[in-house]
Amino acid sequence: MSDIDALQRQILEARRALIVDAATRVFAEKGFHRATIRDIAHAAGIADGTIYNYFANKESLLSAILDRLAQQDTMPEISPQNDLRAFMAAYLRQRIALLWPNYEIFKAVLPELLVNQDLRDLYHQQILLPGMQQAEQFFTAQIDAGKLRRLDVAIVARAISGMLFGLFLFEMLGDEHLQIAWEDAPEMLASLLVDGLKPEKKPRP
Amino acid sequence: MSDIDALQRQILEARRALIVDAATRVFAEKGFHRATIRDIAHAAGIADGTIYNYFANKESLLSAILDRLAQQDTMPEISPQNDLRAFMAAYLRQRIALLWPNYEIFKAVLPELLVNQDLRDLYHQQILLPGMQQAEQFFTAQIDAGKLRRLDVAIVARAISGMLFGLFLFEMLGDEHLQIAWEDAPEMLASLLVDGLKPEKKPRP
Amino acid sequence: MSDIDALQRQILEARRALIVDAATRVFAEKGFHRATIRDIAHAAGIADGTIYNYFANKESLLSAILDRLAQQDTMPEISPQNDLRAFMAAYLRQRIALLWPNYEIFKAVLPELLVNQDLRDLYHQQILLPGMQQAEQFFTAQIDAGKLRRLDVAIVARAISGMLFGLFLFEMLGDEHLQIAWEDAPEMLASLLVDGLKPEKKPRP
Amino acid sequence: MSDIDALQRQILEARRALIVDAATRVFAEKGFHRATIRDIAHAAGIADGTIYNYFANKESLLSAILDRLAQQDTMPEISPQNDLRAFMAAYLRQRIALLWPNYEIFKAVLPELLVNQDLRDLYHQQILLPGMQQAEQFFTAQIDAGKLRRLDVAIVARAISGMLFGLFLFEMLGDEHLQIAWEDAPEMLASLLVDGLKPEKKPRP
DNA sequence: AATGAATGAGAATTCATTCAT
DNA sequence: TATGAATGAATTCTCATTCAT
Repeated sequence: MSDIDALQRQILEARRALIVDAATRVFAEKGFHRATIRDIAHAAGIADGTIYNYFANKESLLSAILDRLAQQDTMPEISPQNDLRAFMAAYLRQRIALLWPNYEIFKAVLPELLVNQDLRDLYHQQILLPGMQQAEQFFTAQIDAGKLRRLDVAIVARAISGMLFGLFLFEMLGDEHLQIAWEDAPEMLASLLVDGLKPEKKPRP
Repeated sequence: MSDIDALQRQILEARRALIVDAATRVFAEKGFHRATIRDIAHAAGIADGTIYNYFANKESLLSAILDRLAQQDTMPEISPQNDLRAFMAAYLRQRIALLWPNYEIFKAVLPELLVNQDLRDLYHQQILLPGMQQAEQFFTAQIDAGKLRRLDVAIVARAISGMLFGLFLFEMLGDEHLQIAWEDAPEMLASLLVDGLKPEKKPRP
Repeated sequence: MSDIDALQRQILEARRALIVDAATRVFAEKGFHRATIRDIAHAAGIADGTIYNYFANKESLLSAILDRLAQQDTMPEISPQNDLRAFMAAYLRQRIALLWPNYEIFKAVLPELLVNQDLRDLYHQQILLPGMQQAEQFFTAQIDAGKLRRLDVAIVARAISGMLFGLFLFEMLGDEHLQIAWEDAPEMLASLLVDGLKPEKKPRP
Repeated sequence: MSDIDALQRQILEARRALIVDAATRVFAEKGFHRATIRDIAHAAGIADGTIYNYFANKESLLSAILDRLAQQDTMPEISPQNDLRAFMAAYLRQRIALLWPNYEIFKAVLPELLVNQDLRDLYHQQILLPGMQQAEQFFTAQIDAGKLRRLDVAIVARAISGMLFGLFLFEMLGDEHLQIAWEDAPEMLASLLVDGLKPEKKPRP
């Protein structure tokens, strides 16, 4: 009996995931408001009404998308390296690797986040804050290890994360320059972040 | 006669501006779709139908908001300074000064930008690209003057602009840390951008 | 003074006529409901509000058009002729000559006539009935003169008038056949009406 | 399974017909533009929105009404008769029998036909032209059989059809005379059409 | 649990009419 | 008297949600 229940539960879980997939795609394409329940049901290959067996309403589809994002967005381990620049590049590459596959999700969720307080709190508590705290701890450890300059880690964490997010936004908005250079971005940004903009000191003759 | 006409035109122009003001506020608060024409009319203190004497439809209200943004978003002159860090701080402070007062406008427009191709093209052509080109020229000049390291200016421009935009977005999303530290941000970010994250070399004894 | 008043009145009368002209054209083209007061004002080269100095509302524009029709639609004299067929052809030609120039007016007014009781009564009293009575008298006189067969004149009058009206309607509805043959129609119809459809008797050898 | 589907389809078909019925009635009474979707929904005993599950928009309700008309408007067979007058009376009676039950439909559709090009084309192609061609063939056959005088069948067909239509229109416009005599009309009109208006030759003594 | 037709509240938009200038 | 901007009632249509099957 419990086997059947478990199987049953898995099937339901799978269908739920199917709906969230479809919702993510449709929201990303049309935006939350222009996307209709019918659109999503079509995309999921089910009937309109079925969605309401899995979700209370249209809005809770967004929450489900956010939840899924929260599950994925955990800072990965980076093996410590001696070279700060290589290390930072690896860090950025991982952040990008995290952001990129969720491109659609962000596109789907961001607009509503700006407007919907409940959703915003959810995002803030479940994703933004944990991510930032992780990053802050990470940078603090680096500073303590003498590998980073002593700076306000809260701001630094947000500045770096924000830089990626901002670039990501330009991409979303259709800026062509980034579509090309994205692959090389981590190294360049690492170089920028580690060494700064100032010209290199020339060695004395 | 022409005096009266001119006066009349000014009155109409003022009312038009009034409507754009109201639309900006309401869009920022509720988002484009949740904001109704009635909301905007109420906020502007006029009748629903009056809006359609000034704008073809709800969407063209957004375009008008974007147009206004485009008029304001011109890079100001920065008096050249010897100290690179102070210079960059001034630069950032000006970018922020440009972004901040338009906080509501961005909040109103951004969500639709992500979803509406026409609007996105408009934004891209009228605001993003000009701004970036201005910044690129600026950085190129700095490099030529030997004040900046030789880096891909397109990426650098986008990275810095994106960093501000990303921080701005965190702010919008309700991150408390930034609400406090915003005033000191330019110096800190300038320091980060100019000197980089790497620890300062200790002078040899 | 009375000269000035008279002049003034003539100017007003002329402008009134101008508006009715415009309304006729616009109603004919777009139909009563799709035509807007603004359309008519544009067509008349005046401001929207001015129309209301001459007409109580949109509907009374239709009444004015009908009134004008009533003034024109009087049965002309037909010089009696010996040949019945030629006579009937002349009669039909005159009815057609009356209908054709008012093509636009009919097109403008007919749809509303079918739906608007007040307008229908107006039309019935001022145009249809007088015209029919005139025709009935006319046919009665012809019968008394032995020129027509003894038939129910009410029906005959309506049948003939209706035939023209029906052909006219086909024309309005875009039937191509009639657009060509209209010029020759009176003779043919006269022949049909006078001699009937039955084959001619062949004279005995 | 397919039984249930078929049943379901029949129910939907019936409801669709219900809506077309209601629309016909309401359009006939108020005219296309004054009739609101709400009116029609009320008349059909359903909710406003339900109409849009069956029809794309208000206009396509008209098309559906026209379609229905097109299905009904086929010329019936008339058993050949020796007496031309009786034959024509039978023909007219059948045309009338076709027109009368669709009185409401015509009243509903005619006004828009005059104004709406798309609808007019639809009517022209699906109803007017087929009907006329059928009539033309019919008359041509009669002529070939020596039963009719040699006349332009295109015009004759339109003249007779138009006569009925014109009389029909007078009826719609509220002419009382016809409301009474309609029953006897076929014989009288047949007599008029077959023998013409000219007085009968008196047999010589 | 799945379906999809029915529902009706709500939104954008139109436009006849009014009225201050 | 002419104007044309302002008005807001009315209309079409959409779509999230419900619920009988």
